Amino acid sequence: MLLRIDVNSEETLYSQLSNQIKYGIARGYLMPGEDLPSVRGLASELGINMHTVSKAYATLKEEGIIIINRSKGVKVSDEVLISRDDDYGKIFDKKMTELIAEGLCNGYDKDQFMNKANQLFDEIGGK
Amino acid sequence: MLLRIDVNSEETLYSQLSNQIKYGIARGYLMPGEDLPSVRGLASELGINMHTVSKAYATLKEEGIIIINRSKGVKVSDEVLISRDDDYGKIFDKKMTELIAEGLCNGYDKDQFMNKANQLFDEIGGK
Amino acid sequence: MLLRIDVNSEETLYSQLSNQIKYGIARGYLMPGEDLPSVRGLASELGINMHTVSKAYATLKEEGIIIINRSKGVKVSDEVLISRDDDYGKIFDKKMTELIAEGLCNGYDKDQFMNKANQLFDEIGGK
Amino acid sequence: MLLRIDVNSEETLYSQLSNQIKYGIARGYLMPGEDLPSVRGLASELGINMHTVSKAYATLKEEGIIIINRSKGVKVSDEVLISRDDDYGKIFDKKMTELIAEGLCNGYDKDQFMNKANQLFDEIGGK
DNA sequence: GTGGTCTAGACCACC
DNA sequence: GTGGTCTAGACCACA
Repeated sequence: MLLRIDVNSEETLYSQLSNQIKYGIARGYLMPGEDLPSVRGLASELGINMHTVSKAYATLKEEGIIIINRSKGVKVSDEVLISRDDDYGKIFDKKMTELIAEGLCNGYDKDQFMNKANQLFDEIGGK
Repeated sequence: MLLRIDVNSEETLYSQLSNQIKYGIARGYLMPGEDLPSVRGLASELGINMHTVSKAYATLKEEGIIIINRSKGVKVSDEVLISRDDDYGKIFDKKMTELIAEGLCNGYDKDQFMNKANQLFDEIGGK
Repeated sequence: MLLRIDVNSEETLYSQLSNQIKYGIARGYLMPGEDLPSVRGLASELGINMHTVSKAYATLKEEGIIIINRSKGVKVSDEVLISRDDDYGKIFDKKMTELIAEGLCNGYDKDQFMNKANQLFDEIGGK
Repeated sequence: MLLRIDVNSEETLYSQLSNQIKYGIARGYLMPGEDLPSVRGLASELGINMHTVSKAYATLKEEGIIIINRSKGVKVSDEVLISRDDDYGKIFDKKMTELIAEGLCNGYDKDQFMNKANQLFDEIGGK
């Protein structure tokens, strides 16, 4: 799977990285249980520091999306796409509420929001 | 409209402020063309620094949601809820894609996403 | 409150730090809402790196024990000693089970365990 | 006695192993003087590296919980559950103090701590 | 002033 | 080989 980093983006590097990995999983490019590149390997491939990759991985680990094993490396969690932390529900609600409110302020009414969601779901996964 | 700031939140103060104003507009608490409090007035009311309010207003102006007029003060844009900057389309797509991807990683499939969106739209628009 | 770091300990520096802060709170040396030293201030005081202190603070923040505010600094959570994350219950059970098992292997039966707990609670807090 | 290793756990493999053996002894599944599997045998049974089992056994020997004899193999110490190294007293105090402090920070007061200890002792000893 | 991010390079523990 | 810890020093955003 191809990962790209834009050093000029306002988004932090580690956030770009974790978002792209989430997207890769959602998209099916990365399967549950699949190995991810090593911290140092990915860092040198992307031309960024090892600690930045490490932080991206650490946040994904906290969210239960990947599994980190000190000596064996990093892999996508086997339960990703299935399990759901109860605490995550609140975070998800807050994020979606913010997106809805911001969308409404920019002229996206309910129908348009739903259509856009439909379209993006179709783009992400034929499955 | 009542604005609340949580100084213990991880979210920056100015971000909390702009998000709440967007929510207020979406919810119908703030109408297009309606006046907003002055920078100084809102700052003292919330007990926060003037620069913080100023920054929140500046980002909302940047997004075309409010109008700042040196002599006449601050008001909600008349075209809010209607007009849409083309540039915003890309940002909105990116944000929604991230939300969908993250949701999928946590077990929210398309149906659950849509149901949740429906529910939150009802909460917002039911006023 | 006095914090001490032993660079020769097997325990990581940031873990020593977070444990001592927890102890300080339990002991009443640090009260809910009280300010903690700045990241850089504490680092120079202890003669360790800023990032090490930062990591200790970050883990305590994750556990809901302290509040970190980018521009205002760090303080003990107002709800510490009261609130309890549901997820923490499992972690606590696991830690206590391990302690009980290890104690039994070294000749601490139930009575001795309870007496020791009693004694240490008395030492920690007259309250 | 059944030992289970979770390669996805954050805990190191050798630590999982030694903790489970301690638990087995506490629980009565392993009796003082009882033979333990050979390093090679246990490693192949669990599908892990020989060095990992060896390290787990070495730490248990260090703690005086098991006896390793080059020619006769490995067995649970005859004095386990009875004898106590004086050095262990300090370690035990430190571990319990940390557990108490962390518990207090999460709202477990003395009564709740004692009740939980009681409950877990009953679960362990009920065999 | 505060904490957060990123870089660079060291050493250690685990397997 | 892997990730984790610690150091040192830079720059940025927030208030």
